[in-house]
Amino acid sequence: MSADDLRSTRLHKANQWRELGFNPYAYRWDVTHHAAELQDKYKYLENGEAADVEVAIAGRIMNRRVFGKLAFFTLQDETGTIQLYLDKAKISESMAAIDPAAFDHLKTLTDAGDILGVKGSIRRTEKGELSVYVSQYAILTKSLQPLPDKWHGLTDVEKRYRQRYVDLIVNPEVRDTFRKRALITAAIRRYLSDRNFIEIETPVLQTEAGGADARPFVTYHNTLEMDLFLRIATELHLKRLVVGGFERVFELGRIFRNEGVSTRHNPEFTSIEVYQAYGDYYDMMELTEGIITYAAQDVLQTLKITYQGQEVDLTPPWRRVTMHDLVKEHTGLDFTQFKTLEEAQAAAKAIGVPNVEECPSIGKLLNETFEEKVEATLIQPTYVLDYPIEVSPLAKPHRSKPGLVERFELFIVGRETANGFSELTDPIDQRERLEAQAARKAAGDLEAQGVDEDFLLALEYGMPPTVGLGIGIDRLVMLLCDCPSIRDAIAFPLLKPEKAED
RNA sequence: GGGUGACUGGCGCAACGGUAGCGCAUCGGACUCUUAAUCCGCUGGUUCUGGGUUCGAAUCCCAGGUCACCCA
Repeated sequence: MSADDLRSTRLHKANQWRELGFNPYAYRWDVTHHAAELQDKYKYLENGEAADVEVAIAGRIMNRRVFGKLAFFTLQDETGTIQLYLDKAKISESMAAIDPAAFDHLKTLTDAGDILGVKGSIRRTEKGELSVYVSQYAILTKSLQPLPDKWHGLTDVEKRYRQRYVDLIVNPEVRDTFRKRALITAAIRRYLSDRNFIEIETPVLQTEAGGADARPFVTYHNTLEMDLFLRIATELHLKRLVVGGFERVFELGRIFRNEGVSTRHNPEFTSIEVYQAYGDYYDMMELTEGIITYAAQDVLQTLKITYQGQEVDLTPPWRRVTMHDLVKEHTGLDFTQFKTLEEAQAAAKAIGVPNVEECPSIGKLLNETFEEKVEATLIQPTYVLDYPIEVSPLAKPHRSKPGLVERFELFIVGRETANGFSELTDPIDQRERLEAQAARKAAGDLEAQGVDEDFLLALEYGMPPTVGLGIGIDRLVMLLCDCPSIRDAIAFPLLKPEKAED
């Protein structure tokens, strides 16, 4: 049967329900229990034993095993599955006044995929399957589309992303990932809230995208007749709030960056940025460990996790090591010893660092060498400290190491998972750094941003010593849920339309 | 942006230049303890799109599309 035939067959069944006086798109059903709850509550029942209770559940028919006067359906709700024991004699008796042919209609007018409400008692079958012994049922929603193969399911990756709802119906582990994702963000908010941080929402639509090196999306406001940019970070507005007197603020929300798509990048993603006045980056490393271990413990009940076959132990304290020391450890090069850029370039080139000529400073080159030679080796949680000032335009100069800033990045399974620094509070220094960025933008760097004058004005009013943190929520979810691709951690990842528009 | 690979009934897969098949689902029939129920029978295809080579193309060639993986 073709797809159209399958659909029209089901549509015809929906109309037959109507003719019988039952709305195949019902309004409500009183649900007293869920599948997992029943499975747990009645696990003591022996084979063939019954519990004289009345339960009402609802869910999607996943599988039908129909005999002449007996049928077994597998019903799935949000929590799991439970079998329905459908006995013609019992249903006919209980539903005589509603529909004398109720059992036959169940056999002929329902399909896998339909949503059913049932009432009945509980019994474990002779063969050991806990079941709802159904006395009454109602069709709640007639499905017009066939479910994928009950055994092989839906495996086509493209179809799984394009039709996530089908993926969710037939692949329970996908539901589990998004449930965990929700628990992770809830745990993070709870942890911060318990420490007197408040969440304040800042604008997505901005006249000047700032706070990161990234190409923004451009959109247009009709009545204001102006271009607007989708935010590439929440940083500059959250700092304005700190200037305004909020000492502990954060925002967990969507960020948009107009860049490529990969297993680790989606053009829209979720970040959390946290700002704490009167603290420095040491305080924030403590908080970061707290946030992540709290979320992991809360959601997974353990700090020892496995990511794509690699054992990772999140038990604090996490290793803290400077970028200089790590590069020295992995390459033998001590970047503090280089007197000139040329000397450093030659050394880096000798160990195979690419694009050495394009690095305009020793700091950039150090960062490049780190990314090339060290990053991927940092499997266990590691704080990398003290970044070159050239790659950190919003961070405070290091209190004792010239040319560096007080910044940390957290690496787990070789990936940047968090980024924090003592915030630059000197408005004059900040202006110089932003103007350097603006010069890069003027020179054609699409990822560089202009000067946000209002932000600088805010800094001139005075921002207390502050430390900030950013965590990529999608990547954290990937780590904790063992997702190989960021698309597995995002319910609806960006995909091009299947057919080109023209 | 570059490379590699995939794309065939609703779903999962075969056919490797010679009549497009199989399993599940669907549809018809039998069946009161099934667990991918079983048994019997029947449907269902513009092989991603467009060109080309050939007597003949799902298969070979070219261009395009989408997706995946790797690299930048």
